Amino acid sequence: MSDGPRLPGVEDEDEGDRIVCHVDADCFYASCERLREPELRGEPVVVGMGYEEGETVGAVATASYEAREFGVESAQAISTALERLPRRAVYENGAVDDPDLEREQTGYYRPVDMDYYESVAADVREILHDCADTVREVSIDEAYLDVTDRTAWAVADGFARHIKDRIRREVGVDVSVGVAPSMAAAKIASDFDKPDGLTVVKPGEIRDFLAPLEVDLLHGVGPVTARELREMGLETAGDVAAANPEPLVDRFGERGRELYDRARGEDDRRVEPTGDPKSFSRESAFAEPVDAPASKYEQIETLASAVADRARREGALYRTIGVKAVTPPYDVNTRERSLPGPVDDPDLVDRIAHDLFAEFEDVPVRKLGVRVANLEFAAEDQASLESWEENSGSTDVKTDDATDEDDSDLDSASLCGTRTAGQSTLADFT
DNA sequence: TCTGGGGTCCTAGGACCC
DNA sequence: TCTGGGGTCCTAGGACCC
Repeated sequence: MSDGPRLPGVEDEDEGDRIVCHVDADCFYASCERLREPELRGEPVVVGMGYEEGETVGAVATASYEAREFGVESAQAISTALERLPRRAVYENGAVDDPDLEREQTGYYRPVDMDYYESVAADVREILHDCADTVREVSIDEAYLDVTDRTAWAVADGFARHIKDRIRREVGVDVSVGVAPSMAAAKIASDFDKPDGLTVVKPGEIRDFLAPLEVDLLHGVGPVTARELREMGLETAGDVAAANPEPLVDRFGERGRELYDRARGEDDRRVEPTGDPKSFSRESAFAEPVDAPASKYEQIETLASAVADRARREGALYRTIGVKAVTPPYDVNTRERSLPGPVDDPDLVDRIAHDLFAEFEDVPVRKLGVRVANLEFAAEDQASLESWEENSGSTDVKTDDATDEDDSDLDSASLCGTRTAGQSTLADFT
């Protein structure tokens, strides 16, 4: 919350209003597709995940605003989307059943291509880092910027305009920007007049800005919480702000307190740079529930090896391995096991995933997942530790934190050699 | 909403330790 | 042997976000 003790005389340095920008790309995947296929501009575009050219499986990852007009929504089944918005290609081949179908009632469907979107996002990121001292990337298409030292409230809208213009000019995608004294308010502001939006909420304007908004527009309020809030008679952020916080805290715990604060425009979180990831996972759904153990184990193996690969590529050690099994109708089951020390060991991921999955061997499963967590990014420490050890002969590392203390020998083993960390200490573990 | 994939954070109970 | 209180870690599930 607070930034700890401050030196006398510099209180003002950290106090007062921050100027926070939230930058959010508009239907980012669709914009990327238009970037490399300009004839898609102005046309309905649907990007599907788990979708392949000509197929009807998968779900909508992003729908352009033109496609949304036809009732195509994010997370919708592609089959549903196709009913509302048939493929343009089908129309042009003359392969339509409906003789009344107009060209304007059809759209373009493309499969997700993350590598390409990543490359576009990297270009956007570069501009963002150029425009702010601190950038927190929250997803491929969204970031918070602390621009307190780069602009002032009187000219904040011009500054935000400059960011938008640069991204459009240099990358070619549209973003919406919200500027406010807090992360929470900036986030809502960027959403306020999408697409291509620009909303500035100055200090002192937050309460009035938030008051009329429906509760589910608050970040962290989903369908479940929104329904419960309505049951408590709280429809808008203003209702929450004016409510007695006690029942909120009783009902929602810490989240209730946070909700109350946010609705009142109180949010003293600082924009912090994006940290290391906490977990990696891979999952995949079957077209229909599967009984055969062999097919399920085959899938587990594939996912386990993909996750282990990913961790290795990212230079991460993991201490926890888990599986997920979704059984009909839609019950999510998770099992996980923690190891005595961090490892990089694909065989172990496979073995433990196999083990944990055993109890679902004989039940139908519609979706499977494998996950590693409790990550440690030790690569740099290892290198420096090895060279440092050669010189000093000590195994004490100043980067060790408190949680490492009770298995220091395990820890130094893993720090000294990534590939062998698991074997010696975990050989008899499974 | 008949349901895709990759994440984060919180809660609650139990084990275990001092 | 009974009783206490505090702390941390682990696991499973849930809500939420993009």
